[in-house]
Amino acid sequence: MGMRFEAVDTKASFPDLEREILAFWNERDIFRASLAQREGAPLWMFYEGPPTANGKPGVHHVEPRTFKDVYPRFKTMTGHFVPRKGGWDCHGLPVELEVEKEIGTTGKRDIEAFGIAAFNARCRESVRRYVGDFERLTERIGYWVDLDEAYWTMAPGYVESVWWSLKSLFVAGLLQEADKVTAYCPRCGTALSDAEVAQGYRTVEDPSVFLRFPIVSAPQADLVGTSMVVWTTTPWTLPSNTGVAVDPDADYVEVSLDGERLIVAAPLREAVLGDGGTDVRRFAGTALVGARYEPPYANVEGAHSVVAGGFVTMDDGTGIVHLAPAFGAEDLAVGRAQNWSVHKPVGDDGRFTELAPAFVRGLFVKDADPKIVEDLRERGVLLRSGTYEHSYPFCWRCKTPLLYYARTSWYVRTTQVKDRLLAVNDDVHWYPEHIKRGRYGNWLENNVDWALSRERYWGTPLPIWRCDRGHLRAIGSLTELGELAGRDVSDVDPHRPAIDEVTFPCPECSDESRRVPEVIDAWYDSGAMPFAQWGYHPDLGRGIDEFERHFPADFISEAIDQTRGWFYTLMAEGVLHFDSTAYRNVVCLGHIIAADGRKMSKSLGNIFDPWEALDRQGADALRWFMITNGSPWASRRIGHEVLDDVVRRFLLTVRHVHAFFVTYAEADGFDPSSPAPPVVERPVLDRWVLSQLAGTAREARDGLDAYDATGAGRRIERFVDDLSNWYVRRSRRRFWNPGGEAERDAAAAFHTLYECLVTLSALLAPFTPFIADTIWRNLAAGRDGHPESVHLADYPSGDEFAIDGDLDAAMRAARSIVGLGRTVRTETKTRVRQPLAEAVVHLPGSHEGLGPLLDVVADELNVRRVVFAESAASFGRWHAKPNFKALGPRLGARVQEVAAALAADEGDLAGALAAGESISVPSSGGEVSLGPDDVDLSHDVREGWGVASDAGITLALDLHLTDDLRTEGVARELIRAIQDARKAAGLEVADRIQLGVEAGPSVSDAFARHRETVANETLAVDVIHGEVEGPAVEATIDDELVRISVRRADYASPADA
RNA sequence: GGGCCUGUAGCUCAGCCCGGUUAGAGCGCUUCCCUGAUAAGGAAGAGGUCGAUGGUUCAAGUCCAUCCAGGCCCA
Repeated sequence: MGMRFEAVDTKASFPDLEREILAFWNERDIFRASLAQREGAPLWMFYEGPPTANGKPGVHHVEPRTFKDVYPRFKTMTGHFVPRKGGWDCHGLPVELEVEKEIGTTGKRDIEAFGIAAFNARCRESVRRYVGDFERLTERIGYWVDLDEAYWTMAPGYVESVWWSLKSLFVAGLLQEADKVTAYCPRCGTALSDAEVAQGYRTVEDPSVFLRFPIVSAPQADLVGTSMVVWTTTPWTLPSNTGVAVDPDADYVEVSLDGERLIVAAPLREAVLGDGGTDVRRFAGTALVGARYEPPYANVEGAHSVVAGGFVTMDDGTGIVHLAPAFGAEDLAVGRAQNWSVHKPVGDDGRFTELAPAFVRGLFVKDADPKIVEDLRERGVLLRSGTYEHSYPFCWRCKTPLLYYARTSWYVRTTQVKDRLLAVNDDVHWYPEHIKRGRYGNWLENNVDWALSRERYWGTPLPIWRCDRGHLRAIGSLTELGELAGRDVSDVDPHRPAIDEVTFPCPECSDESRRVPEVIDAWYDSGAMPFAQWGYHPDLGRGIDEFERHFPADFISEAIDQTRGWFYTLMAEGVLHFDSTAYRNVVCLGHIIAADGRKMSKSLGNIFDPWEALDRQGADALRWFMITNGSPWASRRIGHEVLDDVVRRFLLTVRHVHAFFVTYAEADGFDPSSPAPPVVERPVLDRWVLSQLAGTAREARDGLDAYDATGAGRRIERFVDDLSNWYVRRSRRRFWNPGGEAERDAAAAFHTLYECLVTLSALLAPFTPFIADTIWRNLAAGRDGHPESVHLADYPSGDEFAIDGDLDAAMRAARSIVGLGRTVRTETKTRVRQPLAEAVVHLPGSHEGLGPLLDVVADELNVRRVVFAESAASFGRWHAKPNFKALGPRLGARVQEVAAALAADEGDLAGALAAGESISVPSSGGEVSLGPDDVDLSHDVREGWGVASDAGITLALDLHLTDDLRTEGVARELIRAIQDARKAAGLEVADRIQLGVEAGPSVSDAFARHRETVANETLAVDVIHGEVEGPAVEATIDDELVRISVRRADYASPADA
């Protein structure tokens, strides 16, 4: 005998087993081995989207990391070389905020007091620490990615590569400085990119105020004395009001109300003023243009007039739009055109400055709103105030309301390459597909220039040096910088503040050039990973080969929020630098939300800690949940209950099959290298399960090839259920090999189940890599040339065994029949242990394929024989209903007439159909001929029989009990009771026993007549009437008290010798 | 205001692309059965206006239109 199988502990904790497998992977370096053995194979490139190491990883990191593992593992197993370089996003505001929390700073002034060098050192340290947390989680969930060779966006080589790219943008005129109104976070003290703004919209209530702007002069003199009604939700911008805009083509109306003359746009008259007052006259907006009004707060000389604006809408407000050029994009454009100077009474910290009215100075602008409203009320400027609910952007990290500020920032001119972005996106495969033209496509269509600079500290320094005269120079590397500076700076850390200290004489004018103060958007860093992860730098001759070989990626996967983030920056930089997409296939995932259906947040206290799940249910459970539960692109709720369910329903089922096999294989001494009976010669159940296995393998493979891991996983789940709850259940006793005649059958069963388990292990390997390897290592590793880990094996192709469609269909029918039989037994309260004489089956079409399965059906139903109904005689009255799918297309509306005719049938027509004959029924279009396939048949119950039917299949059970049947039923009850006694006595499955039975006449008679069966089933080598020395149990069978005693026999029966 | 996704049993979700008259699964609940894989398995039951309305069709959970609600995103 060869190697033994190790007993499966059905009580072992999955997390413990997973830790054992992890230790094995580590010790044998299986990940590297899996890569090494595919070296030279076709490359299938994966890019790791770097998580930002600004906090402990959460369960929302497990989701993408699961998918980022499944496909590369699968591709590796299908013969591809899949390098997996890890990566960490190190820079950016999130990291700074985390450090700010640690050291208790609340703004830029504090940070500068703390010292930029010390602050950035803290940032670096924080990143290192959290990367450690990520590494532990990554390993624990079995996400195979090369952590040793991971790229870090803060590494000098990475930064230099980014510099190279920025310099090339600058040289091409695609990186420019511009004055624009941008969303600005006053707390963080920096402008935000559109992508960042997009992440922070929240619905809020803001003040809604309607104001009087009295006209003091106008081209049409009779307008003097009227007041324009102006609306705003940002009272704090009113001290900066410099003008108003109207739509010159729209109608405006003068309303006389409570002695006032008010002007609003005609379409908004009712919304603003209700139906009070009277309309005095209407006129076009042009009439207002050029009028001057008395502003709520005086500021800029010569302004405060009405201009025409194409952006004025009649959607909300009054049609007369308040303009504050310091705080709005359109406002700024108008102000420039009008030559108004910008009045900005607000500092970078979001507080009013000396330029503001005295009563709000020093206040945060949003906090000043009530005071301003009150002031306007007192001065009679306020017409009406209330609140207005709308969505307003907040800083995505610190939740401070964003302010729109006119500021100078650096932009990447992505609008210049918008057409290329759209063209390139055309060739990208999105999963799910709707993202491509939907959310992502829309985003590209609405592309605006990328606000790149950040007035912060911890980031890639913007590599642009400027002299006092404003000459600009972009620097592509430390080498280049050193040449200009006239000293070696190759050891200088390319971060603030060290890099800021490197200056050089301006090549144009010799004035001192200093680096501009900004760092860049960290999203640019991660978008640069296709080249920067290799330190790509053509000027320095670095990383060129690595980059070119590995660009673009075949596969990336992240959650849906990355449409505006990494998916975009990756593609934008791909197009900007290489005129190419950076990826070919994207799997886009939904979000994981809390069990209560809400977003996880600390304040709600509904955070789901992945480690808790990893310690309770384990990584396989978590992974299987991520892959098979719900739609990956929809948001999904996670909680311990659903994970427990995964364990119970799926993982434990897999384990039980494994354990069952090992138990019996060990008992029998099964050796998988023993010659396997040819599949065609195996019993029908074996051929069926192998056909299922082949179909599952094929569908799993096709699913994974099509990036449908969910469909693939669910198919495997169905197979596991078939394997466990049909194949093993039906085959159970075949594994108890008594030798002799049964030898060959047992061999077929063992080989079949072995093949199923080994193949299943490989099928599961990408999904649940732990339990897959547990099974593989026990059953396959080291045998028959199999590698030591399933992750070094090939993915099953489905060609190993034949798919037999006819057999599959026949088994489906057989299982329906069994289900019907159970229904009948339940309904007629006939216990399954009671044998019955006959089951009669009727089903549409040919029943040829079912023939070989009748034994299975008979056994499962515990009937002596199963026969096909030759005629309706076996049943009661028949009913026929049209098979609409068949008849509908043929008959159209007349199908309803046929339905009526069949409903009126007394049983003759249906009976004829049940007998396989054709009939004809009248209809408005003439006689319609119907064959058995054109109808679904059902029937009435017949006296003494139990009948059930479903989907055209009908089953009748003969419930008449003969003495013979009854006795056998009693014997079965006795067997059952003895098995209970064995269990109660704590005996092993294979233990032989001495058996004592004391019973009344009925049971004794049954025992006598079925003595051999009872002894065989219960492994009794010695049977006596009376009692043996050992544990005894009592049972009631057939209304008689039975006393059963068992005792382990210390010798085997002669048959085993 | 616009885009996309989602809406099916108490809960979690299939089914919808490709229409067929009895809408499924798991969990939970009730009753029962079975049991040497047993932290399983099976049957029955309660529980569904398949978000709403209208349309197409002999036939709509499924196709079309409009609307409603939730989510994400954009403005």
